[in-house]
Amino acid sequence: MKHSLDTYQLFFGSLSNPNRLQIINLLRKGKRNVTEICQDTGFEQTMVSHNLKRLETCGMVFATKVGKYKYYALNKKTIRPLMKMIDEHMHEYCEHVVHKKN
Amino acid sequence: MKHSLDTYQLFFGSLSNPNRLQIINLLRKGKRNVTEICQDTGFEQTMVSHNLKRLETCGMVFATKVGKYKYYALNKKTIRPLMKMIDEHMHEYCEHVVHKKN
DNA sequence: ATCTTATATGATAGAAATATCATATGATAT
DNA sequence: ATATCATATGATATTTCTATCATATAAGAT
Repeated sequence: MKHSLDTYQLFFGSLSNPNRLQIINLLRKGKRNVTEICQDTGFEQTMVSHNLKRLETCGMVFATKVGKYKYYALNKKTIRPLMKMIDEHMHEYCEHVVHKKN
Repeated sequence: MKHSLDTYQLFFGSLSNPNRLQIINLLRKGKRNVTEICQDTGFEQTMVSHNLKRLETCGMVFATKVGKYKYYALNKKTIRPLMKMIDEHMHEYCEHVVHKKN
């Protein structure tokens, strides 16, 4: 581990929230602005903005402003192979697991 | 994403706790039983057991019982490349980040 | 200039995760 | 057989995270 525990905690914590995961999953289909993300997910605007900010902080999404719209794109370079790795891990070790809330 | 949001949440949530991260980091050096983990980290026994259970549920560590001792080993096949990937990501995108609690 | 639309920010109540406490189980030693 | 050591489990107070609310900023549109 090259970085501080805090940094790993921030990174993994960003991926341990179902709403953020849904946003990530949506952005795999392509760029979206905040309003579009709200429409596609059914989430509230402020919640989406808060969560996008956290994802951006972690370098998981990139933002580009176009007029009054702000488009968010997934960092595919990281997220794609990460998810692939996790999926393979789960297939091998977690297929049986049922997630009870903590 | 091939699995349920709940499963990803469980997986990433397991890695977003500083005590579990420290345990993982310790186990990179080799197998340890619970008492040894407590000694090496300074953590309480019950807390360590609870956290080891969660890591085991996620397939991040494997346990083998030897008499009254239970040895925990890291799932290096997953954790090593995972951490390598995250370290590279952080080096590229998060070098500036300072983690304020939430 | 003012209104509307798009997005962001700060504060906080409520929800969820965590460490700790009390106790249980299981293994070995005496 | 019982005392001790190693580990696990269940309950809960406390800490931490989250969604929501109220409001701000900024860009078009009228």
